[in-house]
Amino acid sequence: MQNRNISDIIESYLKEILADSNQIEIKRSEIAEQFDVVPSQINYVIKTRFNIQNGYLVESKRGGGGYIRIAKVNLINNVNVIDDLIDYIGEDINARKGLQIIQSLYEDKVLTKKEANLILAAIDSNTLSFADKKIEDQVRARVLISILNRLRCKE
Amino acid sequence: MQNRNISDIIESYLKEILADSNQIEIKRSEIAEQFDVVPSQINYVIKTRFNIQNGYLVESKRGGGGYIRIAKVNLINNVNVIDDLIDYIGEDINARKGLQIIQSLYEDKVLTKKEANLILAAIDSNTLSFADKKIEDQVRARVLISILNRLRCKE
DNA sequence: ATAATAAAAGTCAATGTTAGTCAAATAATG
DNA sequence: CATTATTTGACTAACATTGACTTTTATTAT
Repeated sequence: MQNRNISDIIESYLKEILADSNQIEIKRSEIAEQFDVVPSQINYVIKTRFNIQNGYLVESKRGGGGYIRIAKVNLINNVNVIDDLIDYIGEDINARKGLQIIQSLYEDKVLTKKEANLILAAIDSNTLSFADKKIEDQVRARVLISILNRLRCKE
Repeated sequence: MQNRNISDIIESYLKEILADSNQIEIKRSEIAEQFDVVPSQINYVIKTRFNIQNGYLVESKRGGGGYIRIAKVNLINNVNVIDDLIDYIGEDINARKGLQIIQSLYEDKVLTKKEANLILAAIDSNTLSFADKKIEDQVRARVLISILNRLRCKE
């Protein structure tokens, strides 16, 4: 455990709390002050160590009474499938291939029929039509990847 | 959940009352005094938390015996509300308002938690970020409208 | 009835309080 | 040395609070 920089220390501090209560709410400025770092370093720690790949969901609110909430979520068993699909999608994907992905997730019972239909409504080519088809495919890729990442956590 | 701001507290106070009787009538000045805020803060709370996208209708009357009436509308047995929501969305909608819509659909059991989360992933501002924020809000509007229209048809 | 006054609620802009972004500087690693 | 990770801070965006001013409605006085 040598060689620990301040980001690592903040990370383990937060994870220690999360071990008890699987959700915490922090004030960015308080944590920053506690560890004597600039507030934006907290964002760095969260971005690099508390993302969905690691099984954490993060929400926040600005303004008076603002907070950052970090929740530990359980990941589904076959995370690899999700990773593979995200790799397959890459930077852009057309409507036909997008449909195939959702269809196969439905067949594998990862999605219900209604869930699949809602997603299809979102990534449909009428919905996402742009002047530039390249852009359309890029947006579809981002939407699909975001949805797939959400599918990592079981309810 | 600690250290919330006063607007959140007023919000939950009103929602608590609304849980019993699905309509309430308040005197702005009374509520303001009760929570020791300026009266216009009540307008702020209503504007940000009790809009149609949250599933609430608000009426009011000024002058002596004036009041603000807040009514909860149930989205599940009110197809017209879908139309209202689509009108409300219009050409573009920002992420916060989009989230409110999905949240109220979840609260009214039109969507399951998983369905709501998948949609939120799709319309999240990170997912739909463009160079031009105007475009982002337009795409979000198209996606949401497409999903709402899909919700019209019973499974 | 009409006008004046009082009693509500509405609007809006200024200010305050948070968190987010981004890129430059620095440190660590291979 | 090159690359990646961390640290820092200036700037931005979002949300909340406040108060002066406006509008609407009801009541009272003439």
